[in-house]
Amino acid sequence: MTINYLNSCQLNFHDAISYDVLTDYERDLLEKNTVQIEYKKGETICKQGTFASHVIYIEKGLVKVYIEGNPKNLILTITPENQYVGLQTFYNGNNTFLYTVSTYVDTTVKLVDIQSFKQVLNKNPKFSTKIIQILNEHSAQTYGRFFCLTRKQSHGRMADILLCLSQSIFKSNSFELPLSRQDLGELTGLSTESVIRIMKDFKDDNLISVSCKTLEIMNPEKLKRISEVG
Amino acid sequence: MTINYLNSCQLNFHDAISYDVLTDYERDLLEKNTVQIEYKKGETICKQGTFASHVIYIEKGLVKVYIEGNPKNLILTITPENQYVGLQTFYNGNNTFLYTVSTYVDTTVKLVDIQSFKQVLNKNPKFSTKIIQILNEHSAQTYGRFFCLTRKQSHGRMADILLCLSQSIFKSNSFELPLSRQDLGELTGLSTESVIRIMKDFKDDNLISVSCKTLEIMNPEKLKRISEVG
DNA sequence: CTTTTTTTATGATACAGATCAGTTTTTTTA
DNA sequence: TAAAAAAACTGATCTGTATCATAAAAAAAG
Repeated sequence: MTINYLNSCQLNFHDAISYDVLTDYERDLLEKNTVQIEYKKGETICKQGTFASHVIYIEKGLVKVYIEGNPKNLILTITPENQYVGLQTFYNGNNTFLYTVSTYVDTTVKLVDIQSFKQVLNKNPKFSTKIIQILNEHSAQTYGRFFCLTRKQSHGRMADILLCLSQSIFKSNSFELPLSRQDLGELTGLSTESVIRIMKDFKDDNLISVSCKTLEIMNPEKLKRISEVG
Repeated sequence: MTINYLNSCQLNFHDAISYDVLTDYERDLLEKNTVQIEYKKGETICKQGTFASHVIYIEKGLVKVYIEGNPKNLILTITPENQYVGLQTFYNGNNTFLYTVSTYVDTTVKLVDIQSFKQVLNKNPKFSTKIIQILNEHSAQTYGRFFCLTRKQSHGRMADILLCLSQSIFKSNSFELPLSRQDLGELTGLSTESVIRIMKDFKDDNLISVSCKTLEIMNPEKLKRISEVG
């Protein structure tokens, strides 16, 4: 048996964590230690290297999670609403954020105090099991992206990312793309110019169509094949 | 503040999971549902895509954890003794192994039945918190490697991996290297020939010395600098 | 110990994708 | 609504690394 096809959106993430596994006391504790914050487009929610005092839950909006590098960043994930960010910071040795998170659009987040969160984790195995599940889904996705960026070449990577955005993030063949070409470059590990050229190739082949900020996937099957062969 | 230096061995992994957070009953349950198996050098412990019926604990030896690709694999981690492999397979949607694990040297592993493991996780929050910690350390390491392989060029990647092997795996500046040049290629995302050429460059600059299978890191500081500048 | 296979090594060549330089279009700001 | 700034685009050129071909050395098999 051979398993070759790996992409960046292996799994459908579970929406929202169910607070229903919590006791009334635990739910209360978390809610009391949660604040809701509004961020404008382009703002930074948390900065790589700073101490993590809270877990971030994206209530509404869209963010990118990325490692800052010189001269180029690496986007780890694009995270839409109803998902957690920052669960990897528990117990990572020094309790600092491993990445920076910033917004693509106006975004509402809930910041949950990390001590309270840990307290519940330490008491409620159903809750921690749920968290393990989420962490593992993230791992699976990271492995898929890892493979994509190190083993596929440019057209395969772009096809992979476009399909991932369409299927996992925007859940439609046609969507407004708030990411710049540079962002797509940081997602795919390509230069901005290469992203532009490949998008043009895809347009010329009628695989996608672009007008203003709207991107439409015209031929997902062919894109998938391109993603598969690399 | 800028944080630029990321490498593949960010953290010192906790050795062995402490069964001391378990009750007698739980410890018994796990031990009754554990088998110990010996593998010879080069054997496959688990195969990507197969159903995961157990968690793997490396009792003694050295293994590689890799994603199989056509034509090239991607080694996710090299795992030494006293560490778990396969914790990411819980609840990954279909309970299959995301990667293949095979041995570099004769290796003894303990296979823990996954149902029993889950049962304990679901009951004992101290245990599941510990597992979360391990998973997060793995995440941090994966992010470091991800960054290394997508943002550094060949000499930086090789320097990074050699330091990682020296510091995290063999814990010595001089060690027997059971990995072939091809393995180093799959770890760094380089061709075998490139690995050979870069090793030669490092030898010529007296950064390392190689005789038979013994590798010695002569100048870790300079290697670190090469790893940092990419 | 000899033969075969695998691994390591080296040089020549090719090419994918980066970089650079510049223009056009879009968005933001005043 | 005009000016400035940012983003998108295009072509020319460069370069890091893969690929190919082949040889030497080491390991495995007979």
